[in-house]
Amino acid sequence: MPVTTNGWVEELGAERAALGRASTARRVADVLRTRITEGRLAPGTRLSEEEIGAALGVSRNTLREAFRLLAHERLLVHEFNRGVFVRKLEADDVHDLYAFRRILECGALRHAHATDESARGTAVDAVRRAVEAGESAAAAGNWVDVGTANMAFHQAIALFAQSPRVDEAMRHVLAELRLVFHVMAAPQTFHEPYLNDNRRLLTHVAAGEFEAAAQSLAAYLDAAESQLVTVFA
Amino acid sequence: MPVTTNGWVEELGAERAALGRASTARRVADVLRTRITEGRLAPGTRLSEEEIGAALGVSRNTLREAFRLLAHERLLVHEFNRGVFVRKLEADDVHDLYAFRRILECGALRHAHATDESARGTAVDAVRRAVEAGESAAAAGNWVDVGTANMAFHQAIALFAQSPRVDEAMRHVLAELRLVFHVMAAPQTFHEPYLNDNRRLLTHVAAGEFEAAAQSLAAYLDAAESQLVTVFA
DNA sequence: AATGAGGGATTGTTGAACAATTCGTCAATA
DNA sequence: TATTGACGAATTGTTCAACAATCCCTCATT
Repeated sequence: MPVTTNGWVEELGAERAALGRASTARRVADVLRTRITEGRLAPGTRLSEEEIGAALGVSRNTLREAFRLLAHERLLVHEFNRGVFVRKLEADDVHDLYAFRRILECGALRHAHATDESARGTAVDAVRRAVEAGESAAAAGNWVDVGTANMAFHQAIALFAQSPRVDEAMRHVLAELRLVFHVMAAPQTFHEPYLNDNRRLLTHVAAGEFEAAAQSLAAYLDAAESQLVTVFA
Repeated sequence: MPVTTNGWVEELGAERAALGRASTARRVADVLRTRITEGRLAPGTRLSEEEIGAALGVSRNTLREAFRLLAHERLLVHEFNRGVFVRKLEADDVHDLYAFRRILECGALRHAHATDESARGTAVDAVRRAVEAGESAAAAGNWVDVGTANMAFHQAIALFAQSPRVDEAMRHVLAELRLVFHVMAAPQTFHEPYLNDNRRLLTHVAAGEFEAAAQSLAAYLDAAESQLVTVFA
């Protein structure tokens, strides 16, 4: 065995993704994604291939590839021979998104008793960090950060499932929900009333009371959903 | 109101998908998908753009688009500057797939008490049909049909969630799992021992005992997972 | 008001071309 | 012998230009 492998080489595997070059299509998708999730691209807007391709300096083919990526994340809808549009959510979509969230998040919490101790600890830590970040942002009146902290909170809840697929599904769901937040009347303060619920859930999961946490979260999501569907009334 | 709308026009909406033309990329993806899920394309195989494009008579660009579709379904993996390969599942993948299934299927069952009666009825019917199809296929010794009936069974379980997203996630998970079935020693009879479990679950959901069904299904999935990971030992 | 025929604009798809990268081969070196 | 480095073939990444197919708006007709 050569002397070069002293054990630290294996750790490099974790950094593989860092140096992974991104395709142009992926980078294009990134800039469009942030524009969409930040609400700077109104739902229903049609995205012209020629126009955007020229603006970003990429060919139509590459741009179409980026469109496919975002369509798969349901941030764009692709209508054959008509073009791609920024996703516009209906009341049914919100209902389904919350149904999915209930299954994912409550399922993660109910699985928590079976996750190994170290992973459970990191999940609890992530939840705690999100709660504290939300509270301090609210104290500073920074409502945008309150929103992102709330997103981080629910993403942290999903960690209890200890499943990459649950993680990804959760990420996609939250990105989709952003499309609704921006069409609300007062998106700035939407998340603020849930800070108390988040804190309460934190005490539950920190104490290992996962079933109670799951039931509390289910009611929580019901309330949020019914508050959200009023946008479409 | 014009006399042309006698009510039957609304029913046409259901057939919209039938006449929906499919892009060539989607059709190419379809033919590749069946080849993969039927096990006629060994995991790890590299799919050459030029070769396959010539064989199917489509340009490289459209073929690449089809590759992206299948990569999103995790049936192919796309390595930058290296090409696309038929997905090869590891033991971790199987573990995660079953973790995801536990959350989806048990979550669907636990939601069943809240689904409206008509949807619950159709779900129970779908479960029953799958169970009976599996049993008659086993009686005829047709193991391939036993496998598809088992897939249909779990897809029917997902119906209790009454959520399109759960449906789609379930469909993707089952398609992925087919990649494992084909590398097993005896894939023909893998599903046969679960016929009794399916029948028992049917009696549970038919009687409205959803919590019992969920717990039974969890144990069921645990057993299947541990049986499946032995393939990688 | 409903129908039908242009016509412009946009998407769907192709083919070719070039740049960038991977991978195998082989010689040079210690 | 094992390692290094350079070379070259093959493949992918990306662009460009072109054409077919389709949508959608306009306008004339009835």
